[in-house]
Formats: sequence, C-alpha cells, structure tokens
Amino acid sequence: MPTLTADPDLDLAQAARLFHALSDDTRLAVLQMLRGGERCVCELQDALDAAQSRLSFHLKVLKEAGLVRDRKEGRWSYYALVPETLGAAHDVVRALATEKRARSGLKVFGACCG
Amino acid sequence: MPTLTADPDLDLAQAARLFHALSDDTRLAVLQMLRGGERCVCELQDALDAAQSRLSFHLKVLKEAGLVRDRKEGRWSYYALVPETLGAAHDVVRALATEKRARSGLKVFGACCG
DNA sequence: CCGACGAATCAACCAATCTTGATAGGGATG
DNA sequence: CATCCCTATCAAGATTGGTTGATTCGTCGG
Repeated sequence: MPTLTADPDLDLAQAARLFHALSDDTRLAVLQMLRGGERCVCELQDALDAAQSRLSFHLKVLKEAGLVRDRKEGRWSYYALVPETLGAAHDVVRALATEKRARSGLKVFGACCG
Repeated sequence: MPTLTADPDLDLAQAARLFHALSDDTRLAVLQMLRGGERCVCELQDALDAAQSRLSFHLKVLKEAGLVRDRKEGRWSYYALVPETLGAAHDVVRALATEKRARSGLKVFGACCG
C-alpha cells in the first residue's frame, strides 16, 4: 500500500509517516537485524534486549508502515524486511536531494523580501 | 556534524534523529520548497501558510538536524538545503535496503525458535 | 530617536508516542 | 484436557512533540 508517487509533488504525508517509522532507535535496530534475513521475534528480543511488549509495539509500527511483513509458523512469528518500502523511502530522499528546476526568471516573491 | 558512519554498524541514534526531522508534513514541505533554491522565511510562510512561530519552530528542527542552513541578510533570514545531510539520509536508507552477509551457516539462534 | 517590520524565543497547553506491567489467545506438549 | 510457551493487545502513566499567542531582539526607514 505505501506507493509513493514519483518526483513531482510526491506524497509528503505518506513520506512523513514512513520517516516516522524510521525515526526510532529500536525500530532501526530491528531493521538493521532484518538485513541479515528473516528473524523470529524471540531472536530480536534477545539481540536487542527489549521487553516483549515493547518490541511487539515497535514491530507493529514497522508493519503498519509497510517496512516489514510477518509470517506465523507454529507459535512463532517471523519478521522480514519489505525492500519495496525501503525503496520508496529511498526515492523520496533522493527526490528531496535533487534540485528542482530553478526558480523562474520572473520573481515569484510574495509581498516581502525585496 | 551529522556525519553518519558507513555501512557496517551505522550510527542508528543519529539516523533516528535525522528521520525524526523528516517525519513531519510541514518540514517536508519546507524541504520540498527549498529544492528550488534558497528561500526567505517570509516566502515559506506565504507558500505554506504557516503561522510565523510555527514555521520558525520547524526551521529550527531542520537546522538542528543539519538538513538546512540559514543566512541572515538585513532583517531577512534565508534558508537553504544542506545536500550532504540528505545524502547521509540517503545512504542510511540504502544501507538498510541492502542485504547483509547472510546469516552464517551455523545457527546463531538464541534459546528459542527451534 | 521612534515606530514598523522580520524573525527567534518563550511559556502554556494539547496531542501523539513510548514504556511498562497485566491480561488474553493460539499453538504445542504431555 | 491442563499447562506452558510465544506473541499480541490493552490500560495507565510518563515523555516527547507540536501549536498558539505573547514577548523580545535586531534592522531598517523616517
């Protein structure tokens, strides 16, 4: 679902949600771990030593942002990266870093800033 | 100051701060505007129609994150992007999107997850 | 020197987000 | 079925973040 539109007038609201999901130490640590492949919740718990419900909360945030997906197997849950969404974030950042057509010759200024 | 270390064990705390600065509509709109080049505060105010102190607050957040720099000229302040910082954000996202060396042959599992 | 203007800062308030501990559900195991 | 394990969810409190309006500060014009 998190499909960001291309360069011109990208969906800023959507991008903001995405960056919010990325704006937390614990969540970034989770993503970092998942770079190595799918992980079970308990592995993450061990590695990050985060309280169970805390980790669960952050996983939910990541999932709702579309950054990870989960899969249940028996009594375990496994989480993995969703590369497309990271790709989308990547695109937004790149777009922002890219200069837009310079301001047109005639001044677009408002009433101020002689 | 916002120098993120390269791929292995990137500075997650720093990255989190960066993404936090990016996680707000108004701030993204500001950055978006600045893609067109340096802008005076009053221009931003007009374009985004944000209350003066509100905008000032967000500009401060962006500045503290190193995403923009400011320059005073007479009674006006001009803000512009700091491309390096966006570059850093870009790198972090790319790193996260990049698979790390697969997990070693022997299982690194903790006490759980048969 | 005085008043107007552009911008930053402050204090107060409200809203969103995180953390914690408790509880509940679903699957395995005996 | 009784129980244990793994995970999700919930409610409560603490923390952080954003908005608003007022005040302050520096600069310019008269």
